[in-house]
Amino acid sequence: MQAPQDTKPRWERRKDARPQELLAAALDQFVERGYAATRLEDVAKHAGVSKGTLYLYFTNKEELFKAVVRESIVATIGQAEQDAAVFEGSSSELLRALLMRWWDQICATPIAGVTKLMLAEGHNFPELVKFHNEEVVARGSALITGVLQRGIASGEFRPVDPAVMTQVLIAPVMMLMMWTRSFMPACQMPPVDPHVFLDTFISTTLVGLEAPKP
Amino acid sequence: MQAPQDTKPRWERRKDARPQELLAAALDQFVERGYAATRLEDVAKHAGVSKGTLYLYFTNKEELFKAVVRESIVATIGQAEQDAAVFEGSSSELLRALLMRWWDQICATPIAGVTKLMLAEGHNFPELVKFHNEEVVARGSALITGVLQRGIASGEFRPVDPAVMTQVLIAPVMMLMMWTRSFMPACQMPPVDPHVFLDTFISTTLVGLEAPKP
Amino acid sequence: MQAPQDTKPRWERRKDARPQELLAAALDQFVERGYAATRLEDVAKHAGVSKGTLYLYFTNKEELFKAVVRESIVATIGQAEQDAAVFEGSSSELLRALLMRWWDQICATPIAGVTKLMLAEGHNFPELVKFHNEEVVARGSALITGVLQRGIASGEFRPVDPAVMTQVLIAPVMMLMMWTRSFMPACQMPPVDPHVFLDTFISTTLVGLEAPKP
Amino acid sequence: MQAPQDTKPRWERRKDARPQELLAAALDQFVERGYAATRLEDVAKHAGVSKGTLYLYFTNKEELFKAVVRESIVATIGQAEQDAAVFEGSSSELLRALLMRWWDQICATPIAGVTKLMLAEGHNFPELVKFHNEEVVARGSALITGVLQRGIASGEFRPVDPAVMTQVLIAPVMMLMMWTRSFMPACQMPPVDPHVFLDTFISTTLVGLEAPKP
DNA sequence: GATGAATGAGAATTCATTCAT
DNA sequence: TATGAATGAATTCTCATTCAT
Repeated sequence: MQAPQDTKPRWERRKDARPQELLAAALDQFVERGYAATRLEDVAKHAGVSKGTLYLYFTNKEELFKAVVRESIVATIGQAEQDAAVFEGSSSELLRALLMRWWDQICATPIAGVTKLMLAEGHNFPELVKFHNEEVVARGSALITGVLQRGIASGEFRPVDPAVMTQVLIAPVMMLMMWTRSFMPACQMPPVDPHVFLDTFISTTLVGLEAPKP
Repeated sequence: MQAPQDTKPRWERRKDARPQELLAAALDQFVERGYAATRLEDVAKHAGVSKGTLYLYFTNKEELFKAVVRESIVATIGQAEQDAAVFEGSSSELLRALLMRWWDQICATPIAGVTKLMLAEGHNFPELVKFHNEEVVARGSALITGVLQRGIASGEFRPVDPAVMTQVLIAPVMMLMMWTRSFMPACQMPPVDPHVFLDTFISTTLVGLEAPKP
Repeated sequence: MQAPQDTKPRWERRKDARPQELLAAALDQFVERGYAATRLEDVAKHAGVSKGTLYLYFTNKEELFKAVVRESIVATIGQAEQDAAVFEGSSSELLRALLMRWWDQICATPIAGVTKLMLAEGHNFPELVKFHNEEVVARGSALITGVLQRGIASGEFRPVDPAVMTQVLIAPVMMLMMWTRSFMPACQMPPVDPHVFLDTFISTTLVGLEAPKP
Repeated sequence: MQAPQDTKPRWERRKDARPQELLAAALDQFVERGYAATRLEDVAKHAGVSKGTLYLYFTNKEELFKAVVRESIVATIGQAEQDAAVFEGSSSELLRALLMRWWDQICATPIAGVTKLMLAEGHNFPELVKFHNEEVVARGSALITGVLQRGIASGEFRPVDPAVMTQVLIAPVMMLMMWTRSFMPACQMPPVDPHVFLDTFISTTLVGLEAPKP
């Protein structure tokens, strides 16, 4: 109806987009079934190509998996860092904004599935876990730790250990991602709305973090 | 013809004869490698028996997996309920005690791996997820929800939504289990001591839960 | 409809346009790796063309192989016959000249590899073996048998069976080709210089052939 | 009819013999089709077992191939050395006996096929070529060289270079093996009887070797 | 009960061949 | 003519499952 390039034959039209299509299909399958249980034939089918085509772009299953993880990670990281750099409100507000935005931007994004993959399959791909830790966990943690330090320095927060508190703040968000990817599709667990969960968690924690009024 | 226990479901029928070693070895392998990547030959080797022997006790790989999960779950859940029933201190103290004991009794044990299995493999075993939710998540949640309700009723806690707050309280402990099982062996992440993490998390949250002094 | 040369067999019809580079590259690969292990992509790469181009000149892998063999064979055999026809010296000298020239003209050339191919792969290509026997083995043998018959008739040689003695004379030269193509690249075997080998072999055999002095 | 152990089930009866049966079937197929063109399923079928059984005994195709070569070589070598050690006749007679016996014992034996394999596939298995050279070619050559040296020392033979003459003596026998394995099944080439060929070759060469009567 | 040799369905991978450009 | 992306049949290899002892 609309664009003339849609009349190009499938073969040509997709040439450039192929790798991305393959990676997207592969990510879906890996997240849904796990690494070992994912059949390359299914990945190919979901990408609308034949088995052999996968091997034109990726050496083998393991390399495809690594590419999926790396690609998803690289494509996402960086955004949050930019957001944090320009923020001007109080530390509490920044913390809330960061966690909320993290959720919104990551759950709408394949990287949420990558987190599940890393937790579920990490044992068999230590290099990937290392990469994921450095590129995602460490950078995300640094962001939050920085806000905590700023809030403590300004007297807005109690003098907690920023490193530990960073973990405490990250854990529920990650868990929410896992729940969303794992239990909810199967069993409606947890049955709460993600935003309600996050709001309750953040509000409670921020109260707990608040420096006592003298 | 013979014994009335023959009418029990298969996985339970053989319970008496079923060596715990098989289940322990299977749990180890499933947690370490994931369901699909676990080879029954390895399970047998780790249990010190032959491959064929596994089939004397379990119909097939899937039933073995289910037995592992069920067995671990059933063995754990009753204890916490008893503990909670007889506790007499404040709701805050009970909450702290419950979460700490949960950690100590589950993470000191290979059973914690079941949580990882459920999150990682749940998609392929919906019945197990359902079972796990009913026998573990629901009962554990009810315990915590009860304490919250008691604290709110007594004016010790703010009037939060007990169901949501229950999730908020559970998530960090589960995440800690995942981290311990997944990232730490590979990459020393998170580098904090579990008890410090839990103490920080619980203390902060309890302050946040505390009803404001009038 | 068009040209009478369309009635020629396919492998010959395209002879004019068929780049010798394709055949040369294919010969190299077939000799080095064997028929089955040779990948058409490698042949194409060595010839500096794309995979598809091969199919413009050869129906399929098997036809390419046959063309390689036929082309090499046809290019070689006529020369020796001409040489022999005009020779004027003694039978001994002719024999030595023929064998030496065979060696020099064939072993200095990749065409020698065809012999290896025939011995190694002949089982799977009986028509080719037949062709090779008729066009190379039979004609070459006839040449040598003729010289033997002439020498026996003139009293220069003992009255041996010319057919058998022909085989005896051919075998070491073929073996030398095989050694050169197979063992020497891998393992320096045999460590003797080809010309020394041939000279020793021919000299010894000619003494053995010599009619006893009365 | 005869032995009671024939009533044992196939499964048990063959347990010990399995590896040898597999190696024999594999040798047949490798010699007939070449390494790359041999399908393991065919090897299995010829051995009367299933595909999977091969992998109980050999890690993969390459290891099976290597085992075939090594086994055949080891099983054969040594016999000729014993024969030579006890021989007492003239050097000419010993030489004739060695070559004839070599032919008779090797052509009745799978090692003849191994020679073809080494010549045809050696390029892709350099370690095997090295092994074959050391265990078969070198030891066989040493045997013949020794006889030549003895004959030269005793004045029975002309003072030829023993190393080169050894190659000259070996080549026709190897070629005969190749012919027998490659061309004869397909095309009756060479059409001479092996013993006539050998006799003609040996007789002629021995005359050529003979020291001239003074 | 226990064993482990054997099986064969299933998954990964390769590569000759096609075909739209 | 020439290209090279795409295909899918064929092959290697794995591993859950069986079964004779």
